[in-house]
Amino acid sequence: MRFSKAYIPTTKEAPKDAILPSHIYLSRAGFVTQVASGLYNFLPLGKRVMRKIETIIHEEMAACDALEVDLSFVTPAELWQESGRIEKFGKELLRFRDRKENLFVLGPTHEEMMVSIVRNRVTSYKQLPLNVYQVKTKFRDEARPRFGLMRAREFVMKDGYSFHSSTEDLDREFDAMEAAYKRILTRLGLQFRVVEADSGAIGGSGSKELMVLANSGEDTLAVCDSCEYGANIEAAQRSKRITIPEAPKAEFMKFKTPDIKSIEDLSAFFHVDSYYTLKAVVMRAVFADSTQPVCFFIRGCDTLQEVKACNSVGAIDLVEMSVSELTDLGLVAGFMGPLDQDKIRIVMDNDTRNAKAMICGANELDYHFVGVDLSVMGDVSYADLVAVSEGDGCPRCSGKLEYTKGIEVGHIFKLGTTYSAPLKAEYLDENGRSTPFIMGTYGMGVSRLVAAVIEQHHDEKGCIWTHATAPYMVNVMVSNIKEETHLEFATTLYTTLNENKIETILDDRKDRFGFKMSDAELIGFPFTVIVGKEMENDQVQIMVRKSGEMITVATHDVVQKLKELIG
RNA sequence: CGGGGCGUAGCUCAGUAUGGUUAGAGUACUUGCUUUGGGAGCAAGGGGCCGGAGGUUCGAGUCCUCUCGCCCCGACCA
Repeated sequence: MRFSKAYIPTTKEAPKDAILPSHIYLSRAGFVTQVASGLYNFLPLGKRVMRKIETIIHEEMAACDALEVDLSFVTPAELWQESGRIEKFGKELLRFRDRKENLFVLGPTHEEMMVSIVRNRVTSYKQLPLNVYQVKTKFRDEARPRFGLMRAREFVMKDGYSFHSSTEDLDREFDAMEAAYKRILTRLGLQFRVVEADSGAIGGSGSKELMVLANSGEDTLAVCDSCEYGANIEAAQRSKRITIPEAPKAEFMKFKTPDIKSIEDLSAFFHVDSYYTLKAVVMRAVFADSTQPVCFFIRGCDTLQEVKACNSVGAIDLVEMSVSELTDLGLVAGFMGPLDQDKIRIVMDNDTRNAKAMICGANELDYHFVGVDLSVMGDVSYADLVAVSEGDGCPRCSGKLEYTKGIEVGHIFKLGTTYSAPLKAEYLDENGRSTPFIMGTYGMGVSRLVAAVIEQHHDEKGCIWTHATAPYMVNVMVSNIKEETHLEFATTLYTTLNENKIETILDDRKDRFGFKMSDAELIGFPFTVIVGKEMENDQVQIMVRKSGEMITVATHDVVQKLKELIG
């Protein structure tokens, strides 16, 4: 491609609402344009990058014998009613009626459709396993689209679904998909981490997220500094504490603690480490058709992890409650404790089980209990409720956990029979029994990956594409096209490189050197060959985008040198 | 869905408190000349329903009401 014939509208200024590097540079360099909130057009360069990512995905899926399909984007709402997800998805699901007044939805993910295409067609265990996938536009009417391609409403996702006759076979496929996803991200040139994730409302026995590491990531990850362990903060575990502060000595008694409501005040008042205090967090748990206030108790030094708390009571959601609501329930904010407590459902953190020498609220204004032995708690429910902190011990080794930010680009799930059972997608097993498929699902955000590459690979001048994602590997730039010998050499070089299967673009625009250099840097081609002044010495320069290095090379060596650099 | 902000040239934004020539700048675009290794210079041009509708007024980009859109914080997010 020649620049003079291409459509690459670069700009000096970013759209006013672009915050993230990927949004700024993908817009400025002419890869995408915004159409409306959360909707983007892919221009020629953006489309090329996306196709490269898709191609790698297809290759790796083929290596796993996964089968590509293409399901209709508009899907009948009945399937969603059958699975019960039409309510669960809520307003994110864009729905509309056709001319005959039939209800349809735009697919936000395709479990239902995919189940429906194998249902009643795959009828025997002999036809299993099966792994089918597609790369497809999805639509989710996000409450708040943001960050450019990172959280768009319309986006491209690879979604795959596998069907098995045993959990062992699902486990095998799950591991194979994890390995394939790792290969894809490695080939794309991304630094990433596979982390344990919250299985949440969807259930199943396991779920892992593939996270591209970048400061702008929306997810907080806890990763071990010495082993492979990593987990989303929503699911992260920690080892038992090794160093435990010295326990205060006190007999059990009620103590007057005037206006001491916070953990900090309480800890200071008694000169006791907050480890020995009990923090109460009251939230209203929201269920499908009811709500219930719940009090979560954790150690004062810990922080409640809301997703874990939500899962512990099987709720859809937790919402905060006001002090007046607590008062109406007969609770004393600031002085709540688990002892003699029958006004509210309680859940206690695992780490408080049988805890001794604790200080907790006495459920009476201005009074706390000290010297509490929590082993007196009867059949109260315990769960992991706590967010791991930086410095906590790794649950797998002796290392320490630290926080990092990640962009979720893949999520793989062991679904089991979550969809096949309600949708009655069944096969006959060896004993002739009708059994629902055991399923896995494997998603990867393709358009989000375009942004993720830039989040991880950019500088103040613009994009720095990795070799696998670059729209063109080499940019041959003629610094002054009026120099006929320069233009002639550059054109020949451009042709030769393309003949050598090196994707090359020729910058033959009638613009000045500085302008074209800035464009090359903004767009982020891995290599730019500058055909200009050095031609006097039969030389050209190769600018390496990533390092900024300028390599001077003889004109007859340039093809060979580029091949070496590309590797 | 709660709270806040913004809609004026392709893009980034002045102008709106206090209504009053023909609505501006930078950038981008067109033409010509010069320039040609870091987003060039000079000259001449084209480009606007001031988001939309209604109202107040002799007169509205500016004031009032209603709408639509976009963004930010939060809630939400396979």
